[in-house]
Amino acid sequence: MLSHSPDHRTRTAERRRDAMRRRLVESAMLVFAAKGTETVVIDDVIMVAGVSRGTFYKYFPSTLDLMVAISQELANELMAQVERVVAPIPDPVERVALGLRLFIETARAFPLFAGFIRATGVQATGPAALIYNYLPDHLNEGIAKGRFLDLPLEIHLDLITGTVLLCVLRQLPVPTETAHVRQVVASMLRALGLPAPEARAIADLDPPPLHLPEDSLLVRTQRRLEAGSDDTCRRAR
Amino acid sequence: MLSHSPDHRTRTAERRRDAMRRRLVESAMLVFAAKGTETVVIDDVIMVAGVSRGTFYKYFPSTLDLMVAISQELANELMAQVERVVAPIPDPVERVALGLRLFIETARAFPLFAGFIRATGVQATGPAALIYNYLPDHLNEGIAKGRFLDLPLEIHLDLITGTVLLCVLRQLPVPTETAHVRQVVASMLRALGLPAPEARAIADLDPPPLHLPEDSLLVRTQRRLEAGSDDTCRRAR
Amino acid sequence: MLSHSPDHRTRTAERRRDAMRRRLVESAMLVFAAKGTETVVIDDVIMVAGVSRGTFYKYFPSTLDLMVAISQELANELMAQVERVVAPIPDPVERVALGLRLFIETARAFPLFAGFIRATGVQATGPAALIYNYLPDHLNEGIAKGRFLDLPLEIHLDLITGTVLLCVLRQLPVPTETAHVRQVVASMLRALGLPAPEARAIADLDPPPLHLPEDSLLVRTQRRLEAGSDDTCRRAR
Amino acid sequence: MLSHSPDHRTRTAERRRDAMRRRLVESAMLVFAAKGTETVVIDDVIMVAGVSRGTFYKYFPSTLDLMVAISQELANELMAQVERVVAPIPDPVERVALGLRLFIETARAFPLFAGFIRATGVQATGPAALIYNYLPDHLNEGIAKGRFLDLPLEIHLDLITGTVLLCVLRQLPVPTETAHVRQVVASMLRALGLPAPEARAIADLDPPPLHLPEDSLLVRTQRRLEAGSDDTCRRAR
DNA sequence: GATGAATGAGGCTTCATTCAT
DNA sequence: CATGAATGAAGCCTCATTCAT
Repeated sequence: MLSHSPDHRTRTAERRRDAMRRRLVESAMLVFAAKGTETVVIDDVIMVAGVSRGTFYKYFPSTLDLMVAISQELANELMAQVERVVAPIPDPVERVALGLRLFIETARAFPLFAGFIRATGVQATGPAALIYNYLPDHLNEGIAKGRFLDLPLEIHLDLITGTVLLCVLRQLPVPTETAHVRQVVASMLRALGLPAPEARAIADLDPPPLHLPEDSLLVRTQRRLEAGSDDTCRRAR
Repeated sequence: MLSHSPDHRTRTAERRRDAMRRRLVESAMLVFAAKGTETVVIDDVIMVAGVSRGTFYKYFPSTLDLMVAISQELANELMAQVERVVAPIPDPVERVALGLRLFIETARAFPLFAGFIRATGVQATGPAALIYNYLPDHLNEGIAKGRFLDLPLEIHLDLITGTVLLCVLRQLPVPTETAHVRQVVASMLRALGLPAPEARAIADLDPPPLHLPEDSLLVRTQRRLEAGSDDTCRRAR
Repeated sequence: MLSHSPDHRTRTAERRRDAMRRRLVESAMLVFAAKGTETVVIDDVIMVAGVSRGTFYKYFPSTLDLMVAISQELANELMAQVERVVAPIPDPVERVALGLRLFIETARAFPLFAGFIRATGVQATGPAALIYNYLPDHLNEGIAKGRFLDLPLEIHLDLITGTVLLCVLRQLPVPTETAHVRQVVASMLRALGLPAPEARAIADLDPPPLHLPEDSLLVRTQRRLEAGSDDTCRRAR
Repeated sequence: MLSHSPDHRTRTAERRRDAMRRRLVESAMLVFAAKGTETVVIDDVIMVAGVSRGTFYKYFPSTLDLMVAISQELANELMAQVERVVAPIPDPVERVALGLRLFIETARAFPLFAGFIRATGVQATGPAALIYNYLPDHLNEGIAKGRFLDLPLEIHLDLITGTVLLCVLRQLPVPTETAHVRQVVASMLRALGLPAPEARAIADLDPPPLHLPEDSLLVRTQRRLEAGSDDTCRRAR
């Protein structure tokens, strides 16, 4: 039997497509880390990825699509992470607090992530939008249980989003202390309506250590960043 | 006496220079508000201002410089406004609350301002930086008097800056209700450590109506915006 | 075998790159000859070459680099030509005389060459510099054999370079008679120290006819000049 | 009698016009000296001259006219100088030799002059053209008297012009020895047909020291150059 | 008459995207 | 299929010249 089954062929091709897609997304992250969002993009990305221009366009119709792809990938990884931790927790307040902690912890552990947030800002497409998708249910539950003040959700959401954003930016160029993060989260909980002592107590509950899968975008990219910072930065200005 | 005194000539020339400078700043403001800071291009500004390329460079080396000029002008106008109102108030908490209200009210009354903030983001050069300059004294006084929680200032500042930022963005494309602003301010006061009822009461104190001088950048520009929105937006993407 | 070998592909690509490079060099030559070096502008070159702005920058960072490329190419062609003729000649005086004759003859036969020299002037990068590279050995030998006056080389070189330069300019807009060239060369030989009759005799030795290869820059460009002088000169001032 | 006579008024005005014209021409020379011909012109000239743009255009319709004005002024000064020296000399050969010596000596004494020649090249408008105007009569006389070879004048002229040009360029950035100049002139005389010993003897005749009037362009400019090289070069690049 | 602000054509350079090989 | 040469629109900046005051 000389030829593989068409099915197998298809599957192989698909796997290769995925690998290349990842490679491009990673490379874009690396470029982001090396330079500000402004300045060159495509040239750097394909150079870091080691592929041709044509190949790039095979995978992404435009640079914007690449940005979107990164955002989604990051959002997915983060959601998985957060859900894993908070799902079993009965108290909606703790769920909110731990979710925010995890978001900020990710930015602390992965400057790459913080940099991307900074570059993206508060866009509907960026990972910051995650907050608007993830929190409402928990907030509503907290409100229903009388733990949070019964205000329009957007009040709570804007405060949280804005605060988290600033807190993430604070992680650059060097991360803050854990104490700082706890205090910020406590502040948000007070804003949501919790009494100061309770806010403090819950904000001090540490989430389990981050555990992103080995093949997650952030982990892979961080690794490449540490490994060959030479190659990456060579052309990067 | 047939000829003008050199002094008079000089003064006339100076006045014209100033007029052109203002024209450019106004135009840039219009453009910045309509598009993102990053994407603004000299062509946009000179088209809106109706001047030549060369003229632009006589006054500003780059669009970035224009941006800085606008920021400073806006910051000055805003500070004058705020100081006028809060200076006589003895309670630091009220001073903080009213200051934030005025900031947000300005964004509500002048979509141009909100647009500019959106375009600028949380840059050290943008008017958002105002918060970092203006608040510390009042916050410290509030902390000293036991009204605010005694946390590192940056905790309070990040929360306020982030929240105000988001609240300003909410004013686009259409402003929110006053009630919304009051609630947001109340949330911030709670985060700062005030008990919910007090936070609410102080957040409900309305500031006197905005009163910007007729020749302020915001008033002039808003007027131009209403007048010839055609010209302005033609090229603006 | 359906697909070309990568080797073949590579070679094809390389050949195309070379072709484009040549096209640009030729076009620049046409433009340089038509206008002054100083005034040539990328637009002229790409218009004559019929390529895009971007393409130009792929190959040369500036028009100056093109100029250098042309100079080197011309210098190479000329050297090959001259060496072929003078190498077997035992008498250094004859070698000098014939070399100069060939240089000038080239300018006579190729107005393009004369134009380029005019445009270049006496730059270290221009083909006129050839004289400073090529002559010293022969002059020294002539001096050693007592045929030329024993003066500092630069005296001889400046005189020859200046004179040849002017003589080349004389070839524009229409070439001079051969007799003129012979007389100029004789003058130079007298300046070098030869007695008038001997100078005359040696200056009258005709070099063999020019023979540049078909694919030399001068031949190719001259051909293009004759073919489409319309296109070339359209924008040229 | 309150008003001056119209005649006096006119004369005063004329004198002022002349003064300004000179000021501009000097300034242009200074700028030439400070930078290469390329790069800015008008801005530098008016800055060095301390006048306004408008004033400049009152005096010279374009920059080209300024160049021409400088050339003519220099040519006039040089001619006056040379004529003063050679007029009384009976021997045409000596007249030629001394004239060339004076030309070159001027370039040695005034780097400004050499720089201008370099910038101008062999243009019909430049001072190098002087050679073509001044020499023919003397050469013809020399030929008639059997001192120079009876060749077409252009042969002699091209050789001399080219050689002098190169010799002038040699004076930059630092002047050569007098001996060098003598040898070059001797070479030219040999080329013209003089026997080597006689060429040498005549080339060694030193001209009287240069004596340009105090108010000549070169003297004034050189003085200003030495005086305030700071002001001149401040903006120069 | 002098001034210098305004002009705008003319050059330069970059980079996302296309497409023949 | 992958490639990378070619494209050209979109920015940027300069500077000779004009002209209202």
